[in-house]
Amino acid sequence: MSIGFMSTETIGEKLRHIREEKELPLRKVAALLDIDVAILSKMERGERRITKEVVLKLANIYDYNADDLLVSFLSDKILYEIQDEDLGIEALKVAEEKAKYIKANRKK
Amino acid sequence: MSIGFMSTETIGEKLRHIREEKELPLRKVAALLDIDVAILSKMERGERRITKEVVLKLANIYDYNADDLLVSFLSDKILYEIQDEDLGIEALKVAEEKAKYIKANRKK
DNA sequence: AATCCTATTGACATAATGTGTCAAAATTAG
DNA sequence: CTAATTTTGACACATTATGTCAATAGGATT
Repeated sequence: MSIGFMSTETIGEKLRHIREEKELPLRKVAALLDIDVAILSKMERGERRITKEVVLKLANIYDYNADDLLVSFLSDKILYEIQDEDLGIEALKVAEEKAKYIKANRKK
Repeated sequence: MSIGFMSTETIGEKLRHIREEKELPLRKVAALLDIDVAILSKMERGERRITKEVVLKLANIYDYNADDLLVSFLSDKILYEIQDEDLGIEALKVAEEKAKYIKANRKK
């Protein structure tokens, strides 16, 4: 078992926490990303979609594990698709089986 | 283990197979759904998005297990989000953990 | 081939959604 | 209070989704 808590925070919340940890203002990070401060603010609060590119750039800016952020980013997108669905967990299991099957047979 | 094959068919392919099994023409099913034949054709071939509502209506029309179709529908949407992603399966596992956590704590 | 039924394709207009930009308002820090 | 930071909302624009329709293609039958 991991020593950390189960993370239920969204990718946006996670990015905000990391940024606050580094004590970087939105203003500076937005400038580094070359996007408007308003957009970054909304991304952190889940009001605007975050792109994979932004996630990777932020991993660099924050010197944070990119894979960790990407998994958080992707799982967010996945959860969005099954929100409020009773069959969500069942669908996730099926999706995982399919994904494994596809991965195993993708190699030529 | 199940006696069936691992199903890698999409919800569209599945719906088409069911329809062919019932020997119903697109024309008739589209009429029952009150949508254009062209759209249903495209839905079965993955060229147009299928909605949850259509899936449920088709479960009725075909007298087919609705949950089974819904799981297929949802897992398709999930897989679409992680297509080509190396971290896809990892993200699915994290999403499942989160979904379970949310479900367990959702009850008031 | 000609006819009929079915299915596919593409073009089009329109609707819905996403995106960047900006400025004003609100919040927080010094 | 003042200044910096963040949030909010409005707007124009781009991108994407959707429904409608007609032309095309495919298959079977005669």
